[in-house]
Amino acid sequence: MPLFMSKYTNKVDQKGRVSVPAQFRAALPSGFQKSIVMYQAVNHEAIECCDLLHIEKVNDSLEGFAPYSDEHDEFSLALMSGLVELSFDGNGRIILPQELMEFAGITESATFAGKGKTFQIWEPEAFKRELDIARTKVKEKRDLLKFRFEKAKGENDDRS
Amino acid sequence: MPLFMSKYTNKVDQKGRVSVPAQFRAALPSGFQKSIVMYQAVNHEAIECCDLLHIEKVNDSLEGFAPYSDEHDEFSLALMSGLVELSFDGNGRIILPQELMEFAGITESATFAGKGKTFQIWEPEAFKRELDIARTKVKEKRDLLKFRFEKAKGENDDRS
DNA sequence: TAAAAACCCATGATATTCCATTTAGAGGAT
DNA sequence: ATCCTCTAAATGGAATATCATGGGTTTTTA
Repeated sequence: MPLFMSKYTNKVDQKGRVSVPAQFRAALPSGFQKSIVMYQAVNHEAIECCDLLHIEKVNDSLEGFAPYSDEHDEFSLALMSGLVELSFDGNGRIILPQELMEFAGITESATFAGKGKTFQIWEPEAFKRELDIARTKVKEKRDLLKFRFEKAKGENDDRS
Repeated sequence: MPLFMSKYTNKVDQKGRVSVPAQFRAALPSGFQKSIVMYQAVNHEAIECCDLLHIEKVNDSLEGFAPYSDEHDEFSLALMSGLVELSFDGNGRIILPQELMEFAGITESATFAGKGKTFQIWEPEAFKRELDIARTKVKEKRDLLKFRFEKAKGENDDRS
């Protein structure tokens, strides 16, 4: 299972083009390497990105609601209508939509930050600030992760 | 399960290349011997290293949080964006990222120190100092260690 | 028919690969 | 034990490939 990790800061040119880090493109599932999907992050002023396969899985999970229920309606509309699919040019670049650039405050450069199954695009200075905050919170809540990690380890024992 | 143990000091050349000790490469889990993952150690000015399988387990444990929760957001960003995956060249070397070299104060040589399931990379002199401190602390706390060891033995005996 | 998007190629910087040499360690023979 | 040999590991440098970036040209489409 390939994961998005590390962070990279690339330039945004006058046409709004940015290179998506080659490592991130390589981490896209096979058959889904032509494009990525992005939307406004829920908790921050950043762009959240993932692959199309991931979106299909999210959509599948909506099937848990009854087809014409209010929940199905609300979730599917809220989640799916905000998505933008962007395909790469021959050099692995995308053109950031104006609306999302403004939402994230991105102007001439952008930081790509790996989050595992997804990644985010940030205005570089805003990302530094957020990373500090996130690290502090993680130190405070470290025990919470330890518990989950031990649990996950047990569940995965049959893998090796 | 193979463990990382012992310590080795290797040279860092002008390109930032270092040989990862052959014993450490051999200790990587099968199917995960192409690369290692590293990040800033939490408690010291050193580089912490592990294999990709270990990271996948950590990421799996993050999936236990609700996808759009604050916890999932903070943990995945703080943990995953700080990782760097480095693959070996044909001779078992990696290129240390500038940022991590500076963080650990590494210039022309690096000490690889086994820690069991992970290992660390240190500036050699800094490692000697830390090792002295760690040994002193172990002397002070050796009763504690013995207690835990006896306890662990007892628990294992019950199972088998 | 402009503006935007897709496509194409050039370039410098960086990373990867390859090959040659040196060093170190294990084992064997004297 | 001392020396020798063989093999594997570590090191150094150069050739090669990849990536990010900039610019231009063609094709959509509104």
